[in-house]
Amino acid sequence: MSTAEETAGGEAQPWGEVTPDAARRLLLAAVEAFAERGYHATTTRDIAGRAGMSPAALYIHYKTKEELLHRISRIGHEKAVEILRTAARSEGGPAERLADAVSSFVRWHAGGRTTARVVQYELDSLGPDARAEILALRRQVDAEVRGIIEEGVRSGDFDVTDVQGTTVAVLSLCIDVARWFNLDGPRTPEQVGELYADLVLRMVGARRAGAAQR
Amino acid sequence: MSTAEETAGGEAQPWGEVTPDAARRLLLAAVEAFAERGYHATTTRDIAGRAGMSPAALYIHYKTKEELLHRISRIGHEKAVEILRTAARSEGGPAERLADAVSSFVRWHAGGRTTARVVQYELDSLGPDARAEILALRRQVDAEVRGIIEEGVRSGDFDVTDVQGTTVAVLSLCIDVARWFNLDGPRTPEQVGELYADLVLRMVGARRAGAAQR
DNA sequence: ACCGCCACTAAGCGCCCGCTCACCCTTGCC
DNA sequence: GGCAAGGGTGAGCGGGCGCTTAGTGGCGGT
Repeated sequence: MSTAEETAGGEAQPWGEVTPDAARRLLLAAVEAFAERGYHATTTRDIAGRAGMSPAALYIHYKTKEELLHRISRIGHEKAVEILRTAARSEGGPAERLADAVSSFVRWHAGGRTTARVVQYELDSLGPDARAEILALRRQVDAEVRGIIEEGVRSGDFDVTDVQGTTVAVLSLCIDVARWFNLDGPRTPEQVGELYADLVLRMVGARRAGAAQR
Repeated sequence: MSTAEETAGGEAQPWGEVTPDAARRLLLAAVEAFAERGYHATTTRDIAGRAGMSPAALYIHYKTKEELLHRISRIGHEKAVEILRTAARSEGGPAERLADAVSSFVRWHAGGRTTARVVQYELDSLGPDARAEILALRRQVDAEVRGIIEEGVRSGDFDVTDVQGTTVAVLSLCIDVARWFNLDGPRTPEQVGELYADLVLRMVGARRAGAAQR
């Protein structure tokens, strides 16, 4: 009876907050269509059709096609910030928290690949104002990961010379999962999350905790 | 007088092989436009305009807009395979060759970001036949990197449990450079190449050569 | 001088896009 | 039952899209 959290496909559903039911169905249809064909190649008729409505129905709930992308992008980025913030603020040393951040962030990109693709790769399709808003959220994402790495360096747990460069690389690695991951492939999102957490700990030269090398 | 190799911007120009001069100018204009706005958001009028021609001129040299993307994608992927093959077949141990492969691959993605963006991110805009052809080239790219890592594991230079997973991660890291790298940013392509080579050597647990960990 | 050749253009065809508008059902309140 | 509200539809608008076609201008060969 409470808000559903998962579909059978394993895709997370943070769309409970989208309030009129028809608006949510349209948004979900837009996510699917944008992920499959890209924003510019998707027609409003396609979105409405997937939601089982006429083309005009879209404009009752959204002013333009771009507003759909904007809403999707903002909700997705807020979720991303939340995931990383939770990991960053959890208990344990820098290594545990970095591993936690990477594995949960990767699980989100792999399991919710449809959503993550739109969120991470359609940013340039937004207008200047909307893009500026989203970029502010991205800076928060960067800051969370950089914070963990900085702390690990200070405490001596990590051995990193270029903190900002390593932060970019870690985030890049996680984000790009949305591009190549395939739900029908040989790995589960959990497995990729574990593998990537291990790889990232190696990248920062973590001295203990979960490194499990050799 | 010989074929130019670089522009002022530092963008490599492997387009010397595109033979009629007008066809090359159109292809270059298409690369720019596709990279800036994406394939579907780019109009044939825009491409022709950038090349200083009328919209119809495009169809003298290319059958369709998609043929432009196909040609760009194939030439770019062939260049990518060549870069990795050269590094993989060079002298030195697995660590040197892997570092060489990563740094040159990253340099290509960063310096030729315009081209690399189109090559790496517009694959889905191709039709089934063209996409299949490009995917074959991608498998060669994967095989080159996997080969180096396998050899390093066999020789004991690397400590990697999941060779295929690590290969995917290494390539993913390099490819995603084309998404975030900015020529006006604080790093040169060479610096990113060096940083990434170091990070990748850490990922594979390289025991010597270039690791330079404190 | 003449012509054939062909890269290139001006104009435009047919199509489908994002989006709008006039209208139609239900639903809930009195 | 009357009626306002609002989610939904069918038809269609203006426009820009990919691409075509008839014609043009300049150049090389004889």
